[in-house]
Amino acid sequence: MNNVNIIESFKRYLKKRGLKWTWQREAIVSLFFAKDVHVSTEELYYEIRKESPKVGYSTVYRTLRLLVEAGLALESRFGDGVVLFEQSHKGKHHDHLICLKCGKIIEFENSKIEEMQKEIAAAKGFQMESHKLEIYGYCRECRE
Amino acid sequence: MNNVNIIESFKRYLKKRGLKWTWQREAIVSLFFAKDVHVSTEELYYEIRKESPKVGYSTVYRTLRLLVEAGLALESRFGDGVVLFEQSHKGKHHDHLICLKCGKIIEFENSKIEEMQKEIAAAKGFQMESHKLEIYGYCRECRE
DNA sequence: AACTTTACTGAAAATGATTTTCAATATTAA
DNA sequence: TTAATATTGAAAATCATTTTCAGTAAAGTT
Repeated sequence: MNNVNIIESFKRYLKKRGLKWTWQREAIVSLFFAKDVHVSTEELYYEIRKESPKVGYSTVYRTLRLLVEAGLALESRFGDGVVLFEQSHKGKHHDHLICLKCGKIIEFENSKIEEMQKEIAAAKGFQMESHKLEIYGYCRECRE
Repeated sequence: MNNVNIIESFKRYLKKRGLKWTWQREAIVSLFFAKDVHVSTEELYYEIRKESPKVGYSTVYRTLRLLVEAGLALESRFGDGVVLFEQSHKGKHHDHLICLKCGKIIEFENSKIEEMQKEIAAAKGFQMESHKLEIYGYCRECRE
């Protein structure tokens, strides 16, 4: 799904809920999907202000919330409490590898680990619904 | 390590750093180690006030922070941003199974998963230092 | 195109969790 | 007992996020 389609999909979501399409939402959503990294609300806000200085902080918060509700973005809370948003690549769950020095975040998916988690849950009488795995370490560049 | 020893160990830590032992710290630390569950600062504060109504909120925060610095407590941030403290059982890392309905938290450890995490990290050029795994689901009681 | 309804916006205020400040007090070592 | 200094509680400050509100803008309807 390319960015244009994602934006169309968001427009459809808004219409379905009786919500409106505004230039502020357009600016925020376009920028969010143009960047393919994890961003904080603050970062996104400052970047948008460079092009559109009249967009308010609350509008950025509100729009990111809408994107999450629409299923187009994911909100991740990292170990130290930092909240970052990322594009949701439909369906595929993934986990994160995080560099303790440079902060780089790499995504990965591993079905074997997921299987094992299900087993662990079952062994404790749990029915697993979801999970969250973060691996912290040092990336190649930062180790050298 | 029983509670008395943990408290002695905390006293030694304070002395080493030139810090002081007060009845407030005694009350907070004793209660914290008497309970063998994950607690929030707020919960601990209200429980302490039952016995010692003069202890302030900031003192509870400060003391929990000291316990973490001393390596006697762990601060865990759960998916929804809730921060809970737990006793650190020296050395053994463990992960959490969390019930989405009743909030029950069960600890587990699994060395095979840890191994796989190391492999995943290595495959991406990372040297793993630590990790955090949370499995969300429904416990036996809540499923019935 | 004008009208109507209702959602949206930004700024400021409010919130909730946590931290800091500060003057008074308590602990510790000498 | 004294002197030095860490600790305390209450209130204020901070930080991220949410809500309020009055004015504005979007979208459907005439």
